[in-house]
Amino acid sequence: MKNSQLYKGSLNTIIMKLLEENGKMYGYEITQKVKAITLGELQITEGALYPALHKLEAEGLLDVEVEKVDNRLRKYYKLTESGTKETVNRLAELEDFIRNMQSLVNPKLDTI
Amino acid sequence: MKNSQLYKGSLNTIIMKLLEENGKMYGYEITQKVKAITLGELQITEGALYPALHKLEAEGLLDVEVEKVDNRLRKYYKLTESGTKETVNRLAELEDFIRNMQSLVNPKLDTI
DNA sequence: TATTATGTATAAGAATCTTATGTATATTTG
DNA sequence: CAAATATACATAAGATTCTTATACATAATA
Repeated sequence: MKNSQLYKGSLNTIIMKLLEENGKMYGYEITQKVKAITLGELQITEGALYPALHKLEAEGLLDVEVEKVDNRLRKYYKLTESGTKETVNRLAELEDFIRNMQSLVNPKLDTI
Repeated sequence: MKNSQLYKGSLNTIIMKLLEENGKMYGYEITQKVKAITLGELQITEGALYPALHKLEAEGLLDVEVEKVDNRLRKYYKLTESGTKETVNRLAELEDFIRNMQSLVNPKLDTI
């Protein structure tokens, strides 16, 4: 599946939630985790992921820590204190978003 | 509330769903309907709405019909046959999207 | 009389993404 | 053993979608 336009804008929230849940992750690991959780439906491209990670780091929401594993580079990201706080807001925004979208496309759900 | 980035990419689906449900609507009416349904949380701006409507029309998904009411112009939009078919796909995509996002942010929901 | 509501429209710039490309090592497959 | 795939990072060009600002016009309200 080509990712639908709907996913646009959701990457930051996805990254932050996964980091909140898993403590620390590196880029490639995030792509694989998302792919697994969504049963292959959402595939995060490197062209979207790495700039997003760099921006979150620049905003002070993520810290990075480089490790070398099997002679290959890994950049582990984790939430900063500020990032952890912001994640709460982002997840609340996501819940509101989902609720609003469901109201829009399924207006009679509350009568069931 | 400023609309969060999460809504980016969802406007076309919202428009098509509302038209499917209401038969025909004009731009301003769409903004008010969305505002009402989401209790003021989602406010569609004209800068986003009108280009979106024009593009959907250009793609053959919407038809337009101009009316003059109270000496003011209204452009009523409705789904074409092609648009009606495409709406089914868009709504399915939205459902997949919401399901995937819920899997990502609430991975243990299925164990409750 | 001025503001708000109704109604449409576009242009400049921001944000987020896709697609393509680049570099490098490890592992698996033919 | 050679080629392909997997692992791991990165950036640049261009597409898409949006925000913000501006523009025009009529009707209703303060």
